[in-house]
Amino acid sequence: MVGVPELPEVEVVRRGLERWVAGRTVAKAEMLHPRATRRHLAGPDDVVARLTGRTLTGAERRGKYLWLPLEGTDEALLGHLGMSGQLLVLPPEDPDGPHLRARLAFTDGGRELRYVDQRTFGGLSVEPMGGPPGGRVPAVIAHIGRDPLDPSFDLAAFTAALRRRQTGIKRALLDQSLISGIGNIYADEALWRARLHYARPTETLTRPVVGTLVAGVRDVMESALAAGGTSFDALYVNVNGESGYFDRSLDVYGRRDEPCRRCGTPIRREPFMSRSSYFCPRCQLRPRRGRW
DNA sequence: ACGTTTTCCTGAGCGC
DNA sequence: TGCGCTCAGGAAAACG
Repeated sequence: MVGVPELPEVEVVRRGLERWVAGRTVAKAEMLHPRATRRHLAGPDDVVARLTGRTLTGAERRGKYLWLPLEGTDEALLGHLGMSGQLLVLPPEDPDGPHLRARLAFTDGGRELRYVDQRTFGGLSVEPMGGPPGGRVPAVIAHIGRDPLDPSFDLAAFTAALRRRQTGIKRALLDQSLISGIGNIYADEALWRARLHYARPTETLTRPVVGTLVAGVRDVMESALAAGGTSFDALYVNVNGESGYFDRSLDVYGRRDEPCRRCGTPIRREPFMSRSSYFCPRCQLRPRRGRW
């Protein structure tokens, strides 16, 4: 299975971009696949025009979105890795691999930034900045909620919004406007930790339970970051979303029929939202009408 | 208006 | 060997 870039991997990519790309000036930009710039409505040529000659001032992230502000403008190069995207920092003489979707060369003649994406669910665009002071993000992602690693994540506000929803907890965890950066894997892991069934109605969740749930997400993400992030150094020049350094130690995801690490009951897999949900049928009791 | 379903994409794995 | 089918899922458009 291809390693889907999860939030910890995206954070490592952000750090790599900050280290290897920030402060450099674009000499030449190439957008090589129309799907990779489909979110930029003015088209790939406009992306090239807005990038050429611009200096990238930093690397920021919200959830799984990354952006590089463009000096002297109120715009940023926005990227999302989707399912299979990679940002690679490579010497110009390195051969183009398959699935190369975009390339930025810099005026210093050093390593290029390449966007590689087999399935092209991800992509790049140049976007105007927006949002409130202290929460400036590209305007098109203003609806994306803070992620669990964001110091400004507001647990009380998240809890209130969650309890107003009329849906199941896993749907809510995957809704990027409520809380961002949680994909199918970490949703299942966090629910297992909190002993919650994926279909548990959000309105039945108490504040302490939501607190435990969010703490669980944060723990899983931080331990992944601690394991993968430490391997990132000067030798690890590939700013790479599918990093093999992330040996995620998963408790439920992908463990169908294997024993629950708490109670030994075989883990169950069920279809959910055209995906899979993995859970322990004993630790994570299915909600019932009238009394969950 | 809001919750749910569909859609985009390609390679791996599998049965025949 | 090779064909056709299923599966993997982030996020938003489309739908009801």
